[in-house]
Amino acid sequence: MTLASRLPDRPGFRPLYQQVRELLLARIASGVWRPAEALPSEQTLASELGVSHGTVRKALDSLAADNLVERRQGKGTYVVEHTQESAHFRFFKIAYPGGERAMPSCRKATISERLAKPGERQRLGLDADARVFQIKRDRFIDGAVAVREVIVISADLFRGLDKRQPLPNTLYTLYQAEFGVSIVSASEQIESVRAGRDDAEALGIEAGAPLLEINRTAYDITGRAIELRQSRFASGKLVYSVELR
Amino acid sequence: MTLASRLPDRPGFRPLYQQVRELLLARIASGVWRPAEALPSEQTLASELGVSHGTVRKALDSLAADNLVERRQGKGTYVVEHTQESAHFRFFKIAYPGGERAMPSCRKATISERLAKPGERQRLGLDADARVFQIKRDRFIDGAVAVREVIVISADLFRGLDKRQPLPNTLYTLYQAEFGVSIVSASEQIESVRAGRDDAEALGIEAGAPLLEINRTAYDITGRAIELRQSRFASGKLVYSVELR
DNA sequence: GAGTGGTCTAGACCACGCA
DNA sequence: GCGTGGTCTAGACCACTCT
Repeated sequence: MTLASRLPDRPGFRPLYQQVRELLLARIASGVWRPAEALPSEQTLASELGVSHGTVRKALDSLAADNLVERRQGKGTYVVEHTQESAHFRFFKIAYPGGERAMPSCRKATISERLAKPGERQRLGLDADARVFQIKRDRFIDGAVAVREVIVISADLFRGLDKRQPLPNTLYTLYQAEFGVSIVSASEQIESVRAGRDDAEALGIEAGAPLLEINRTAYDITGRAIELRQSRFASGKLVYSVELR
Repeated sequence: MTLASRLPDRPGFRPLYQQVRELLLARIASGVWRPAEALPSEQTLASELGVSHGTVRKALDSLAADNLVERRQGKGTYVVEHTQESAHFRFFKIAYPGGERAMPSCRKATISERLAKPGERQRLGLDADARVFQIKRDRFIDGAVAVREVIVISADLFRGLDKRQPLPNTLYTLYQAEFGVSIVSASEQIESVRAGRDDAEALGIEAGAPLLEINRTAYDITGRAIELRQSRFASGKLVYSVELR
């Protein structure tokens, strides 16, 4: 088997269940099991890897805690799949002041391809002459533009995406289904800015009004930065809502 | 023992380890073990409760995952204590644009007592004639006012707090040490507002400039709302920074 | 009924902190 | 060296899902 001896040989000792976790994670990341597919049963994995039921279980529990697999009693353990709802619930923190999550629709998006700017190259870990797709779109709530987004992704990683109009409401389902890229975490920085002429006109507010601006970096299963996204919206009807634990 | 039979008797079956968890949680909440104190060892708890080592362990792991206890290998399991650093790291999401967490100091605070407003009563679950303390304070970074806070708490729950000047930088250590109230989670809603005359003057910016306004509700170990806190700061030097998983 | 994940047990041994 | 939490095992039985 590919696991280190179960006899702890310090230094460099790592628990067996962590080794199992990483082995399974690598298989998921490399596409051995695709999103929505079932992994082998705990018993099968245990005997294949030569470890006990409990050890495999602990590894799978840890992957489930990180939202990488999903367990269904009586059925099996599945690689997580991004649905419209799950991606929205996990990463979209814009809500009505009462607390209810907003659910915007999306009509038109414009995609352009260009050289990556230095800051984008740095944040996305791209080469000097790398190209990116830039997606601009307005998202609607109750028939009016509510959120304006600018999204930047590697053109190399998402080759052909610019020919796939119309785009789905939640891009992460597309990234996963068509390009094998699963977004599993993100970092957001929020600031307060004045609306420019363009934003003000699109959002139906006066120029100079305060806007919330969210700058997100989204990461895949391996921790690689995949997407930069800037979202802007007017406070009042909507707020950014988050739980701290 | 106080636990339900370990023989599952559906309906109403609840796993043993959850029952153990709730029993331990109730003891912590009622002060049987105080913050920073050690719980009995896993082995002791197991024999006292008449369950196995593994079951107690699963209950303690779950409490540790919720930041209610802290495990230290070789030493024991401790009720979490809010230190300046831990409370700050968990609940203070204001950072420099680079990502480094800001660490403001606090000079003067003013405390007043008054009747709770209807919205406050509702959010804090208070009676009709309940009174609250309102704390206003400015927090400093690099010698200048950076964040303005208005905090509202039940005067009944924190009786005598108004006579305890000066207040510590992180109030949650005071709530816990002097009033037995442990803040374990919070909900924040962020919006973008224009600076009023007063805020503009205090923050050294022009009136009407965009500010980030954070409205927090903080909860204790039993899920009861304890504190309302509004924080305002100017974007530019500082951002609100959060990780999504 | 067969197969899956979920719970629970009992016991062995390891890593860590401290006296 | 002792007591603590951390890992790992083997096996039993329960709960859920599908056929």
